[in-house]
Amino acid sequence: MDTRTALLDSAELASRTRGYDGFSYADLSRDVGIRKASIHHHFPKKADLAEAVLARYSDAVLTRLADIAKASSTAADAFKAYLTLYREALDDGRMLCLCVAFGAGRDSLPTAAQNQLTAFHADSIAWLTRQFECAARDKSVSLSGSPRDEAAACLALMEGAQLVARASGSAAPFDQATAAFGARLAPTVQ
Amino acid sequence: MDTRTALLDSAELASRTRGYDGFSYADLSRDVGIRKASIHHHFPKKADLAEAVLARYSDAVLTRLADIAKASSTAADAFKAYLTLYREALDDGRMLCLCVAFGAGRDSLPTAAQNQLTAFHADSIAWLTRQFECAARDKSVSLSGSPRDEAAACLALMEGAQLVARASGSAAPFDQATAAFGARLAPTVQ
DNA sequence: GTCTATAGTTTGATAGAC
DNA sequence: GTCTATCAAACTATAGAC
Repeated sequence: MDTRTALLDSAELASRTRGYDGFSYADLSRDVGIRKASIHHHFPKKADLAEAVLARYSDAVLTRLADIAKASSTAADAFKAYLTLYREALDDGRMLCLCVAFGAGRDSLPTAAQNQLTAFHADSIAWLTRQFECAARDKSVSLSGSPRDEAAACLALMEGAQLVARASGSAAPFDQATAAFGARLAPTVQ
Repeated sequence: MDTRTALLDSAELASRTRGYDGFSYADLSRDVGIRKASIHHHFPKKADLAEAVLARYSDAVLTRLADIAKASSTAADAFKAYLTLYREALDDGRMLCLCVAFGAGRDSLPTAAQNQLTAFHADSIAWLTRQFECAARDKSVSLSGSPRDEAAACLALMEGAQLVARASGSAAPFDQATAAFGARLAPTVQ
């Protein structure tokens, strides 16, 4: 694997368990197997690394969401895939998704990363809003508020469910927290 | 104000904006107005400080929850007070509650603090479960799942709503995310 | 209880050889 | 692109005077 990618992987994993301030170039060095100084060739400052990790994450997730929207015949199907995305990122309570991890220590992030994080959240909510608008049309999910409010609630539920699960060190609380939402997505029994 | 309390206040505020790894004894020193070395008289190790901050927070919140339960005539009233608690801790998108902030960087917390955090979440879910059980009896809120699942969902929603709000730097997304839950608490129009 | 002084380590970062 | 060597600054923590 190319070194730059290995460094991004290591930094992302570390961020998702210990936060941005919780890992150092020394950690990456041990993990990837090159010297600290060599890391600066790929990412001159730690702020560059934060930007790159977040950019890669944001692109990957947003691309995935676009694919999900395209592949889903109903809004309910899209939400099911969305739920799975967050459920799997949790890794049985060992990890958080990057947006939760970076969101918590927000004020210690470099400014560029703070803006990327804000943009990612806005894009996520926009995608969810479109799905809830679609749900209002295809009736695959019943709305209990405006598509915009539902979108904010859905994102909050996913991020919060990860935190609650992690506090217990297992995936069970994530499943409990999202059970009601999951039930809304099940095909209605006539 | 006594120095120990001032230190705890400073450490809690710093944790809620930058995380446990995001502040140092030098920050507290500037903030409180005593020298770094003097802080060690009150909290010999930073781990002691983490424990103390989390213990004070946990006691305060749990006491408040007990008071809320006692003062509320219906489950809906208790949930309204609970919602306000999280909404106010947000400080218009500038801060998170301590359990969210510490939950994110969990793996870099001292072991004792990790256990305190797990216990606090368990206590919170237990309290919420009791309220939803109460709601099933007094019919002030309609249940869409077991009290236990509802409790996990409610806690996740509060914590997630704080994260989503903070990413945008305003309280608005918190209100959007919790609007549907708030609507469930409103007295039913006959 | 607070101070000065300082130890020992780790941090992010740079210069220059290969 | 990776290395050795090194830096200045920041970190947690301790000793001992007042």
